[in-house]
Amino acid sequence: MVVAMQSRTTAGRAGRPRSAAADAAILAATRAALVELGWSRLTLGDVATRAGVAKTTLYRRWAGKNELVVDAVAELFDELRLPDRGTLAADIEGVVLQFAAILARPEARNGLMAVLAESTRDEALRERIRASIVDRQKRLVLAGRARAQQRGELPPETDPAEAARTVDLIFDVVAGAVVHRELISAEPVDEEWVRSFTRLLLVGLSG
Amino acid sequence: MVVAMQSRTTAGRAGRPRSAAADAAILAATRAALVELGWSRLTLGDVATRAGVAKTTLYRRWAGKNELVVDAVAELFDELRLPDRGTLAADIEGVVLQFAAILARPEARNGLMAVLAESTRDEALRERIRASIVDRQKRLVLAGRARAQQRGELPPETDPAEAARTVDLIFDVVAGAVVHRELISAEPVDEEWVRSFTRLLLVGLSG
Amino acid sequence: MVVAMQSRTTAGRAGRPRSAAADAAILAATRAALVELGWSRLTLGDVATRAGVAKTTLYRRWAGKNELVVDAVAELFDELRLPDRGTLAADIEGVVLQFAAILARPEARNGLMAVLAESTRDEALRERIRASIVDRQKRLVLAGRARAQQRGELPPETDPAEAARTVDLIFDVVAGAVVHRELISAEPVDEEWVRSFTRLLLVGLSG
Amino acid sequence: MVVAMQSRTTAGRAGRPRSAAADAAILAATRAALVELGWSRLTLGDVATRAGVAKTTLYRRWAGKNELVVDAVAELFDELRLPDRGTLAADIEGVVLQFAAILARPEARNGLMAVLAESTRDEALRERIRASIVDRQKRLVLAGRARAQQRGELPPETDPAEAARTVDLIFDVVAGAVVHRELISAEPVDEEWVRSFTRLLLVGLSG
DNA sequence: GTCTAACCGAGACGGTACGTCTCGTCTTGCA
DNA sequence: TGCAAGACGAGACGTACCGTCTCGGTTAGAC
Repeated sequence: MVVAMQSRTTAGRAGRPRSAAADAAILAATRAALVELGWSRLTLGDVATRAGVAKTTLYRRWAGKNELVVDAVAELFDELRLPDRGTLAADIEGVVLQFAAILARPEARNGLMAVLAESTRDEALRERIRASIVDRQKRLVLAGRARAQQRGELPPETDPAEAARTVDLIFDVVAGAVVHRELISAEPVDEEWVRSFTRLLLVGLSG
Repeated sequence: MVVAMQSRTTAGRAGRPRSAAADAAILAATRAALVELGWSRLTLGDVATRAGVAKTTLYRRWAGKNELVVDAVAELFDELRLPDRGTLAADIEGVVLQFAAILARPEARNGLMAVLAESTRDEALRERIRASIVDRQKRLVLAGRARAQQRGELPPETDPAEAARTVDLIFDVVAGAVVHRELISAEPVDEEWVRSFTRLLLVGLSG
Repeated sequence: MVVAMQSRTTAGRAGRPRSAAADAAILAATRAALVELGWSRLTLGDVATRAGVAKTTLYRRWAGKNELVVDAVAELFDELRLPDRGTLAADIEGVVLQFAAILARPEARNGLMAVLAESTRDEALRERIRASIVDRQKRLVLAGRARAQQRGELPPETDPAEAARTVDLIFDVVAGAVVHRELISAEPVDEEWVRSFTRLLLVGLSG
Repeated sequence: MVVAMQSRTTAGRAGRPRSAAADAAILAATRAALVELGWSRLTLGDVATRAGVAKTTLYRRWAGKNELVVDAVAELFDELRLPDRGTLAADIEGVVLQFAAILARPEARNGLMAVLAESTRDEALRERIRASIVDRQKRLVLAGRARAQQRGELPPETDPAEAARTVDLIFDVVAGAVVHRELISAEPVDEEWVRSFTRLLLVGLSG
């Protein structure tokens, strides 16, 4: 994703013909640096160089390393889709496998875990992460439940507050278990494990 | 505690022996610095100063910041005990609440998350974390199951391989969910949540 | 003065130019530190602090302590002037006394002797010293001879190679004797000694 | 050789006596390290290792690097002998060439220049150098004059004070010129140069 | 033939300075 | 006027030696 030096020809004037391209180049360079170096070795000067951009330009747009990495990682998780595989269990298995696949990419695991770690001391950063990454994916839980209700696999909810609590619980259990399995236990999130986990989850929820 | 760099057991004869007090002072200083500064602002020079120790002494015993923080944090999790509250559900609730209480301490959350983030690029570090922190706590799952079997709440396992897989699954689900709830969702792990979660887990396992 | 690391003449276009004031401040701070601390206790960090400059700025311009001290000391010897006292003997006495006066300054003696000592193992450093300090002062011998020839005190040279060898011999004898007297024997280079030495030199050369 | 720290005469009664072999090994190791590393890179720990001795042993006998190097170098100059070549001029040429030969050895030039440089800030060190190295060689000037007087080349001195001043002057001129030629100008002290220099000296002294 | 004091090696200790690296800011000159 | 280039003050990095201080283990002379 090399950008740098061509937009000059088309744009006649001074101003900011590069500005739009620079954003994409910087985020791509950030992900590339995460892959090669990890978070702690990643430097903003290096990202600027990779992006063909001056450090000044980078600091004009992001307050620091954390904010930059959050934006660079957030784009990755928007790829998640809820497949229609016919049953709730199959839908869950599909989305869990997708999630695991993204977490298997070094730019995702390095970047995500690092900013989560930083966020334990930085409330604003935690909010940014929740807004940009975490809460945005609760759409998948909601969509899955709606589809299961249409299929008649789940009854319509009666108590909205209880339903919201259940969404949160599911989200913590699913995301937490996959992250723990993959990043901490460092065991594969393969089809067998996903089947066991999904059975536990669905049986547990039916109780 | 996990021994710092190499054992040098009692056999290391010649020369002045390493100060045992220094180890404890350094680990305590590390935890204090984690509370005040977090992981990324923590510097080894500062830790050494707090511990009343020379920087060289610190580097003689730990290879770097990550290894030091792992040892400093590992001690915290050894406080976990499996209470005997009469039923399996109550036992689980008790240990989950203890786990959440440790994770609520800044030195634990900052330190643990940071080294987990670093470990995504450092296989040796991940092994160190597993050996010092994670796997060491599987003892709680094993003890809980044994006690429940004594009480007759759970049947004795028949297939050992299947039993081991179940232990791992439980561990990923429990630790993952609590960590996600507390550190990522930033919602309280209170008695109500713990009750909901424990019900989900036990019902799920009974399926 | 000798340019620090590389010319970077005016052609070095892009980027913020190096501060000219910093160079002067650093060299002055170096001399001050030589006076207070001597060469072996002088640290580049301390020089940077005295100069109100970051250590990096200093390392950007000089490769190390030796090169810095050479430049700092070289400026001192450019103060030497050949006075016109009417006779060759008086001219020599005048310039020897000036030379001795400079060597009496701690920043000159400390700095000069130390870099000379270092230069015994570092050919590049020796060349730098010769170019910056030693050979540059041979101008005094040449000027003195020319003036004496104008006055008729010395005949015009006939063999240029022989004349060059004589310049070198004079230079080694004068500079060597003064340095040895002042820095090694630690005896004063006063008017009486200078008169004795000049007589020896001039009589010796007439032979 | 000069005794290391203080005499500890023979009166030091009880306890194990110091190893005499260690002294010799340390001084030899010091010279070897001077050859390989020069003064500034020479470390006492390395000298101790080379000598097969503990650092403690070394510090028990010398106060520091400077004192150690002075002793190590002093031994080298005691090799100087005044040859009897028949005439004063030939005697001087012989001893100057010997002196130049010693100064050509790296351990001598490195060590000597470095401690001289250090001595510009350390009066005690300068005295130690004068006592151990410099003044000890004035014996050569005295012996040369005595022999020349015996031969009738020089008249017996009449004024003892004047004679002493002349010895000092000669010593400064000879040692200074040779050191400057060899170590600063970095030109060879060969027979031709020595002849020119000796003529200058003897003619100058006859005036 | 023990004592016993001073020696010895090894190596850890609290320090200091090293030279490098990255930070985030601040000039410059070019277009 | 916006941007690349890059110098700037600041400060942590991990390493190398410093000179001191335990350690356990030899010596050799005095008793």
